[in-house]
Amino acid sequence: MPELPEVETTRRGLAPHLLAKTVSSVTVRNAQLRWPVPSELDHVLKGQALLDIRRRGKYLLFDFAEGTALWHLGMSGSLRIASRHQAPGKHDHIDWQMADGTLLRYHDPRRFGALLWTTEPAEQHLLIAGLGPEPLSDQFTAEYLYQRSRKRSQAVKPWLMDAKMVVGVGNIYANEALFMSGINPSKAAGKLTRAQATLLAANVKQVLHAAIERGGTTLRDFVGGDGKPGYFAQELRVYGRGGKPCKACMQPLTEVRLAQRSTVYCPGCQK
DNA sequence: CCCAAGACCTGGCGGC
DNA sequence: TGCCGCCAGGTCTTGG
Repeated sequence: MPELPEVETTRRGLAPHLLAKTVSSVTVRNAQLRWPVPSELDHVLKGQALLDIRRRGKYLLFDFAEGTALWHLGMSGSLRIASRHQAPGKHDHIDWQMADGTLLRYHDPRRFGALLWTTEPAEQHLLIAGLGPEPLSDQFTAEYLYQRSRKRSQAVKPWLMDAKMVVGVGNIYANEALFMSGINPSKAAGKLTRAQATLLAANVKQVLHAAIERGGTTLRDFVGGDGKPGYFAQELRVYGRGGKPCKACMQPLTEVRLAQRSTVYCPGCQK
């Protein structure tokens, strides 16, 4: 479900409801996510105040005095503030009950998400330490993208989606950024010209920024932490539009599979 | 080291 | 209406 804009939208939606509040109980109805949810979580979090909610790539980091809960939403996960009186649904696997009555509820039909606990600094956790730079930070520059792409024979689209290169760019925004840059998704990353690398870095930033401003992309049932859908779907130029006319040249968009992911591009506009 | 494919899991959709 | 195959916002793991 979520790429960086949807995770960031979730973070911003949840923060005002949860910051500085104390956890009174954690209920895990189904611990079988990508990795088992630690059984000690209720014991560990009970009575602790939530100090901050940060994001690193597509991970949400819930900081407490004694450690950090790492939460990844996988493909179909969502976090929202729910009513205490609302009975949990079939795929509502986890609740955090806060002492003031606020309820945080995790919903994830496919269970590719993860909730883990670490007492080391989150940046040092195995899943976080090897991540590439944040795309919206000053670390992610045209020069960085260009240098990293040298000698890479991999198609630029799956390369762009590799979190070791840059975090947060998933299938939707990879398709969009490549269209905006006029780059064919199958082109070898190492064959990017300097000018193309410059365009691509700028467009990755632009599309992610614009999507965050719209509250993310709602395709099926994504809602941010405040329960509102995202409005970026209406601005997608290629994702989900295979066979439909290119918005720039009216030629039909081509759909192919690259690294087992649906890839849509305009053969006229993207070289 | 690099890259492609497989794996995890449920539900919705189109086609017959 | 029912069944079947395919597809879906991610990413760790395996194998060539």
